[in-house]
Amino acid sequence: MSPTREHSPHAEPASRQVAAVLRAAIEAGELAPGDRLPSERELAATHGVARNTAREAVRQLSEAGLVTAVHGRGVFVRSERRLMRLGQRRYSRKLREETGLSPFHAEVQAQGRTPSAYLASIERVVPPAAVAERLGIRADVKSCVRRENRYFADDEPMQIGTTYIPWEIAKGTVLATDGPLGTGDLYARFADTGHDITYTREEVIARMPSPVEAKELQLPHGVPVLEVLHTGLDQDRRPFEVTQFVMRADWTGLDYTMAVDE
Amino acid sequence: MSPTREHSPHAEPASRQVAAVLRAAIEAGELAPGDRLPSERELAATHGVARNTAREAVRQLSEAGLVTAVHGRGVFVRSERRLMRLGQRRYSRKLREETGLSPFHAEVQAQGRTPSAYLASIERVVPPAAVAERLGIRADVKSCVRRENRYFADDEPMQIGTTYIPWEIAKGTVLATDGPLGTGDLYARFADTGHDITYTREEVIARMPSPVEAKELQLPHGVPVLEVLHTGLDQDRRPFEVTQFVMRADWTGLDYTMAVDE
DNA sequence: TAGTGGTCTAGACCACCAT
DNA sequence: TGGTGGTCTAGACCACTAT
Repeated sequence: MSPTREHSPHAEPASRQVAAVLRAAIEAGELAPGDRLPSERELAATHGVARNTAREAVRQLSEAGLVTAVHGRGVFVRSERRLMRLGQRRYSRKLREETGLSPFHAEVQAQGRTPSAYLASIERVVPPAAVAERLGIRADVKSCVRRENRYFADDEPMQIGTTYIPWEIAKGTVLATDGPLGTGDLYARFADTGHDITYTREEVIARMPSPVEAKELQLPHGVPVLEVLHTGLDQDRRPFEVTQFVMRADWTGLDYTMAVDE
Repeated sequence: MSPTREHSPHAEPASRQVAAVLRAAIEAGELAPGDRLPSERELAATHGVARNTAREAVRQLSEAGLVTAVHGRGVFVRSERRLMRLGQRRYSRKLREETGLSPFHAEVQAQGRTPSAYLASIERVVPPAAVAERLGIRADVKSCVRRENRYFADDEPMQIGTTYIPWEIAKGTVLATDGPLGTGDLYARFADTGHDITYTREEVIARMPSPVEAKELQLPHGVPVLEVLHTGLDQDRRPFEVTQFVMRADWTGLDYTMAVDE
């Protein structure tokens, strides 16, 4: 027997017991992705608890990423994640030249979804310390251009990408303007300036989103973000751009294959 | 003026307002890492709300990873993350030979902390489908050995690593036993069997932990995990082991530098 | 023992959605 | 209009920690 619902010392809290029942139903497939859970009031009645207790159970599932509540409609089992797998191939020159697509567009199309992206802002700015350090530029003057991009798949926001380019590289080129980039993508334009992306350093962390990020990425509760600080290095191992990606982690994975250092 | 606490349509919920005040104090440094927040009952009194409402505010901060509640003691501003940065260097043969340390130990020592690890279980098992696929072995028989390891820094759990090794490689070697591994680490022993780790594929996702993982890693609320599915490839690009790492994301980062595919 | 967070109750009103 | 989740109240008791 599992711990009973009766009063007894050290019993599992009622909210956890209700959550466990729902979790089991979801994992057994009795509640399939997209299905609606019983309403909080129903759960309260059937399990003999107060509505707040049933609500707490739902909250636990929501935090764990299993369900999503929709105001006025109900609580639904979350759909399977459809993972976009982003790897170092996304910087491939061959891929760029063959498809004429940016790496993000190529990746999303390969998943059978419709990609879109737009430049949200472009500005000459003082770089954050971490960026200045990686680019080897000054952190006390407007030494770089910041390009902020939003990326979507089927009109659902997937990533925010903030690229920092040293002013010395960007000045006088399309990189410093909000004009169209032409055939290929940003990396084709970097190649024009003599910086051919040859190596890439990716520093990855995971964390919960800030309120602003949760809003911009339309994140349900319980979805973390992957933050990738990407540094592009050219044929001479010189860094020429840093991009901070913030990606919703339920739809995004990273896939790297690399040689082990000697 | 920000939305008032008075009754008015579309006002910010009281719990959010309280949370915002606390968040601001934390971000301004008035509440430093390690500091205790006012108790829920105090917050309720000073903000003129019910205790449950103050509690909801604290919960929002906890979910966002800013604070940690300790039963019976109080709610504390979370410490700065002390990031361990794990990269492909951790598989370096040179590092292995020079230090005689496993990659995890070397990484933790470099952070000035005391590493430890133990083998929690070892068993001959039917591999999960994803593992069998990557190893090119059968998923319907006990075709591999599973070694489950726990990793600690200063006695705090950091990672769970589950390694799957094809039986054909492990049989008759120390890899299939719970005996000591000898000088170096697992990868030194793989080298003995003719598999020298030369490439590594790492598939990375982030998600909230399962209840079991939250318990084993002693995770506070609001901390996601990084899940890395690592495949070791030898000098002939043959896969010889797959390890699933589950790492607490507030103390772990990944750092990869690699050549861009052609 | 006093104070803390953890859980729970039995209500209430509001905002949102479908019909 | 009725049902849903979102928020809130004013209590209550329990479990844990420090003194």
